[in-house]
Amino acid sequence: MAITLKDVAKHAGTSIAAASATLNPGNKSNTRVGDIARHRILSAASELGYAYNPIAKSLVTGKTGVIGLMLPYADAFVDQNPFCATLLASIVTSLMQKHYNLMLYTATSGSVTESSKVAIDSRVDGILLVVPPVNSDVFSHCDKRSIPYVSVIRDIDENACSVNCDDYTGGYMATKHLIDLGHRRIAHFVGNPDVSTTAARLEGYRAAMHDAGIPESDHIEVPSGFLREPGYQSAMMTFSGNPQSAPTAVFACNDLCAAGALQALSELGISVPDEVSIVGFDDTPFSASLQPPLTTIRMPIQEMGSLAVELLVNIIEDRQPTTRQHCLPVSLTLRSSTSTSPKT
Amino acid sequence: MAITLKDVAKHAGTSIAAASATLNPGNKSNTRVGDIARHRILSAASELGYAYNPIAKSLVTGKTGVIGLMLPYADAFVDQNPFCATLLASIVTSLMQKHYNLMLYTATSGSVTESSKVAIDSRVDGILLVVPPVNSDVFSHCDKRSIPYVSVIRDIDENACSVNCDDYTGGYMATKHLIDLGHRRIAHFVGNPDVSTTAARLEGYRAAMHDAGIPESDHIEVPSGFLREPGYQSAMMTFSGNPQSAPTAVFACNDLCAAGALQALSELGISVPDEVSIVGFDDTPFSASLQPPLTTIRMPIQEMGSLAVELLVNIIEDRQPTTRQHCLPVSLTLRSSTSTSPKT
DNA sequence: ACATTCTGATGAAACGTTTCATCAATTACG
DNA sequence: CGTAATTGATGAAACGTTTCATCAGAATGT
Repeated sequence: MAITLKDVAKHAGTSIAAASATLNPGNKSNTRVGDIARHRILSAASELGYAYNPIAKSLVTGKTGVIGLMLPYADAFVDQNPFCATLLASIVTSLMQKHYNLMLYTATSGSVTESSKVAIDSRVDGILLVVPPVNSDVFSHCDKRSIPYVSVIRDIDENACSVNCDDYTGGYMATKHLIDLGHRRIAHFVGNPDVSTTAARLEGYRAAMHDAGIPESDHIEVPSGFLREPGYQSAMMTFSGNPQSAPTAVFACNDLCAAGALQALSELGISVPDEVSIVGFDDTPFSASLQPPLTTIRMPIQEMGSLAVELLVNIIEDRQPTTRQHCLPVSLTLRSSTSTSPKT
Repeated sequence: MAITLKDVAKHAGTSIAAASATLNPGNKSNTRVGDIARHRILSAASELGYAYNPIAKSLVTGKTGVIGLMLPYADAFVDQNPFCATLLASIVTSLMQKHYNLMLYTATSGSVTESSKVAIDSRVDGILLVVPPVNSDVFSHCDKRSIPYVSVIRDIDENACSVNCDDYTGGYMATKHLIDLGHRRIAHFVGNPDVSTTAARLEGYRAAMHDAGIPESDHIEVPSGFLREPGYQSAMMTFSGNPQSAPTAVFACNDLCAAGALQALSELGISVPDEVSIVGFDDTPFSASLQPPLTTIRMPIQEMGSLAVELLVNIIEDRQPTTRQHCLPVSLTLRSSTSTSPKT
């Protein structure tokens, strides 16, 4: 049915090897082909409508030109967290520039490890693991198959490559910003406990509070989560009580959580930023659409995506990166959800 | 290096064919293998750490178990439009249930056709085209390679499979809703002209206006777009003039556009919904986070994704679908961005 | 003029599966 | 009991590339 190299070679009156060397990208063979032959092959190919078969190539070279991207939780993470879309866009764009294709894997809650193995077994050249709540099983599986991986937003062991942002400093900056505005009763809506990010941002919060001389007893750490709903719930819990003792500011674990909080406050008739200031974390495109536009810590999502791709491709192509653990800087994006404390 | 079927067979003292039939999923051969042999093969495989090679299988079967998803515009569409994330999540989830993998392709503006060909040439079993501003070139390319495709949110010709939602009725419902609230001066922020969706929603708007007896001269059609920025611009243009003649309601081409409009109105000090009502279109998770939460037309994005997958997989597996053109119903989601016209 | 290198070219062996055709031995059937 | 069907099993031919080893002849160097 399909036209193969053999057909082209026969039609051009040359050998298959010559046709292969002429038509196919990146041939490493020592096969040389002269001008006359080249032209005959080229025209034979276009005449017959030759379609190159990457599968066959992969079989012999052992490379697929595909990298796998493991995103957890299609339901919640991909669907609802704009951070994910931004990262994905950055990754797919970077990959295409480097002429790699992207295979996307997701797991619905629970089966992350299982799904990862599916990904690994489908013969990708490398794997990008994003915020993976995977156990070390997955990594040893990768190692066994000798598939290189880079993890994004998660520390693995010393040997693994990873790309993170400076969550600790981000948490510190967010909290410090609120302190500088005169706030003292500052709540932190803490993210999901299974992600390393959560601990780092929390540590930043604690350090900033500590450095400002606010005693630990006045820290307000509210268990929350990275989605809108937990942010809403936490805000409802925190602000529906006595307004005298309620915090005057919130550092939410991310923008989505902040969005939920924003809505809760609006429903409670509490004005942001006049009565309560809010800082988020992520700075995805939608954060500017919130009312009021959200002051937040900007994660360099684009850069993280392209750096992760860069690292992974380097490893795949046997250029070992000099730095294996990367931590990109964050910055404060000032918008309208924070202002000076009403008590000062 | 890697352990192959041959190794396993030798170690188990059986034939390769037996090992293949035992270890590999969906074998269609008539090769039978008895219990004793099966056990020996199984234990040999786990002992040696056999890793199945899908590439080799693909080469002989001609199937890859991969479908390609073509999303235009990684920069704007994927990054910023939550609709895209929701659809993607739905598609990837549905595909995994059907044991297909997802290869993701995007094009940065302009090279959509080129990127599509890359997708087609990488031997996927089928292609999902989402909102593709592609020319018919792409489809004939698919046909030439006899790769089935389903297009989402775009009408192709009669023969092609497509999944759309009822944009016309959505546009009608949105406008009718505003009319029912007593509005007469209703603007429509029109989407990008290159998408068929745009025309359908616009027609719905016109029909509803017409049915309400509002003369064409009073229609207010503002060229806008599907992103936040054009929504913002259009609102600024529309509402910065004389408030007497300004519309009292807006039907935005989608939620992102509505979000931009919302922000513009907030900056202009115009209250929503007290002074101006706004209806969006899409109803992605983030639409409820807006202030005020957005009244919008709900697209059944999840269902569209899973239906598209269902159709494509059916075609791939030679079960021709009975209905080829699908148009899913939309509905009105009432939130807080609309209220009765201030003039009534 | 002879040895060496270079150029153009080719055949064939991989790559790791699936699956067809074949076969012996066993079981079922009338 | 003879024939037919079933079971368990195997060897080998694909699938469409890449690439190694080889070779003839031309160009180059001494």
